[in-house]
Amino acid sequence: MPELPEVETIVRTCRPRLVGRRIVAFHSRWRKNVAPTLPAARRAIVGRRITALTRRAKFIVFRLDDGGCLLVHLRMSGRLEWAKNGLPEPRHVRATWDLDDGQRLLFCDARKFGRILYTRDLAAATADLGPEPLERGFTPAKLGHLLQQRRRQLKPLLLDQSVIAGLGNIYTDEALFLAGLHPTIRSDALNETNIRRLHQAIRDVLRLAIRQHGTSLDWIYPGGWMQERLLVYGRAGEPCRRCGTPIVALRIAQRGTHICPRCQNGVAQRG
DNA sequence: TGAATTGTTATCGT
DNA sequence: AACGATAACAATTC
Repeated sequence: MPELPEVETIVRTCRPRLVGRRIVAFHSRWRKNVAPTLPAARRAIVGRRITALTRRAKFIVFRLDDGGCLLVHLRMSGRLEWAKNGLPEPRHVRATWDLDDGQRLLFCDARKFGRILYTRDLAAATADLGPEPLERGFTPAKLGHLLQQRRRQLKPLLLDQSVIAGLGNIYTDEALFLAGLHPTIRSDALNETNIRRLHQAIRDVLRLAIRQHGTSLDWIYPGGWMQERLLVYGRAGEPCRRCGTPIVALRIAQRGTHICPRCQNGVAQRG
């Protein structure tokens, strides 16, 4: 559930408390989700200093002072929290990091789908991720190329992390609405105007969501207020904010999908 | 109780 | 063979 804006928010929030700190202990109560293995990861990171905290796609990247990297993927229900003195531990703690200043970082994950991965080679570990949609190199021409290379339905293609990195179900639905495009349009059917609009829509919705610190979703992700600004996601039956037509819920590629049937009427767009 | 939830990967079909 | 669609899976909440 945490997508690019939520992960970016977490990274920005945790960065000042993590960068410069040394890891003095690492434990996991769910060794299955630690790669390559829990003992190997512990050996590699304990004693190392964190030199930077960054994001790649939906991965949180701890850069360490010996060149190694620890990647954390939250998947559906993962969270990072700080242990608080005197308070009971939160539920579903799966892993913990103790730092040299006494802080303890917790990885909580009700559904245990999250992953922790140690690697010495960040480039190799992230080799099959597509471009970052907010980086300079992500131009309309680049997006057009990615779309026209394939003949897939638009929504599954946008969700594919090897095509574009960081979009999930919420922001894909929002971007398609903003661009006025139906999620099942074939990717190679878009004209230049469609592509330009989709490019703008993806960047606009991600930047807005980051400004809002992400979308708070029941017990999964707290803290953001983008849910107030969503135009289609989770609004089935409610009136489209643009035209008043009730938002419709569909199932596309096994994913809950939300559209305005009037505003997202296919390829032929005015302008 | 079972439906819903999502990113990734394995598998099936064209 | 390569690609795209689909199924399966992880495990929990409500």
